[in-house]
Amino acid sequence: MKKFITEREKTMEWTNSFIFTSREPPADAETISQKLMHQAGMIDKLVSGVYSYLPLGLRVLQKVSNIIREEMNNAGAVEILMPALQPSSLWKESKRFGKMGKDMIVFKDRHNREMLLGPTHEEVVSDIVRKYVRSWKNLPVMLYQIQTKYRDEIRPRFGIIRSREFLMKDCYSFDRTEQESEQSYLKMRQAYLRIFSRCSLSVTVQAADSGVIGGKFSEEFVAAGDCAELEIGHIFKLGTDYSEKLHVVYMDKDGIEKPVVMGCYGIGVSRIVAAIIEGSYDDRGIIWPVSVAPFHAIIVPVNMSDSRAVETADKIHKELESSNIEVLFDNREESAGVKFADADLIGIPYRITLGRKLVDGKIEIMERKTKKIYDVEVEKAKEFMLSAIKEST
RNA sequence: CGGGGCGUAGCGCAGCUGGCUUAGCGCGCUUGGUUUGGGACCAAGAGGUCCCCAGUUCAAAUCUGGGCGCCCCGACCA
Repeated sequence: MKKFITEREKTMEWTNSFIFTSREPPADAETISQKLMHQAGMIDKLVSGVYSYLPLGLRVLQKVSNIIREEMNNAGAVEILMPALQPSSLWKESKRFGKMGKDMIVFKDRHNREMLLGPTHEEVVSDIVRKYVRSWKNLPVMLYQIQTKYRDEIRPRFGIIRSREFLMKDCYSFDRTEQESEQSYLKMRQAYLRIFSRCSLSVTVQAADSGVIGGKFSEEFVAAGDCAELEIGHIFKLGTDYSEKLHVVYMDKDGIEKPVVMGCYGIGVSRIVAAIIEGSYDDRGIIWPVSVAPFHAIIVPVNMSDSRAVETADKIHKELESSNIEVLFDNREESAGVKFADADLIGIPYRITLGRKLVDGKIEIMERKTKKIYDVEVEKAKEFMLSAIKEST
């Protein structure tokens, strides 16, 4: 599997990567992230509030997911994957059925059993934990997943920012005492701040209304940016509300059965992607931070009929990839202007141009963010890129 | 759910004020040629149930009714 992926990386050429940019944004796009994601060929709208991720968009989504995964694992959480399909009976047990109103997609299966597409997973994760956790020795535990959620929003809007189907990381903590739960909460809070910082997002944390999720206390993480009210993360202290209703209990040292103290912690993964764009773009397009960019560098031979330039580009391409630098080779037979404009639009942090300076054995490396141009000797391309990437992460 | 707007080629749009019959424009796409450092040029081409259904009429993209879809504003929400 790994080998397969590696082989594919080595042939990352524009013409076989299913990348389609467009000159104009779709007429129905309003917010900047929505426009740019469409123009850059990252996403494709199927119906209102439902999107496909195309290769460029998926790569970013995976980068963000991996950052989240690393930080969750570091905080001691364990990854699982729960089903989107859930029986309504569980929600009746927790007394939440109906509370979400029409936001929840409910339907009958062929046996006339009432099912739903999960808007969140407190019920399911509680059901798992109550089946396996028996003793105080099994606690504390934190379980998380990165999974698709369904909420039939009254009005989906801002593209990926409020959609009806979206990718979310949800984590749930199970502790013996309030104090222990407080520790889990703070650990998650720290992990969240690290995640957003690694995504180059500046966020503010504010006390919030717990809404339908309930619980005693919650805070939300709001991204700074042009698009007002972006809530990209929300953490809750749930207390024993769910565990009492769903009978999630453990046998304590003193031989008394006690309800587990819960917490839940959500991040809108797809929403983070949009939030990053909202906070980082210019009139040419997206400006990805290196940590989540779909590629670190894009190689642009100005003239594809210049065989020497193409050969050199190919050489640099392979050399960089052998050092785990992710490179997209723009091998299209397009004019320089088109390639430059597209490179700027899709926001790759570094553009390596092979053109007129090649006669002096030099290539040009442009930093997307600052537009600074460096003339670099062909042999030093790898060295330059390695240090550039290191500096910016 | 209330208010507003929109639906014509892959994308962006014009045409709709009562009809002009071969439905256009820009971009993109195909082929050939000339170009090659910031969205190149010339030539030839392909591509359309004008959202759907019904009605009015000699005649409907255009008028009428109904439906579907999409976007924006508001209340609501991770």
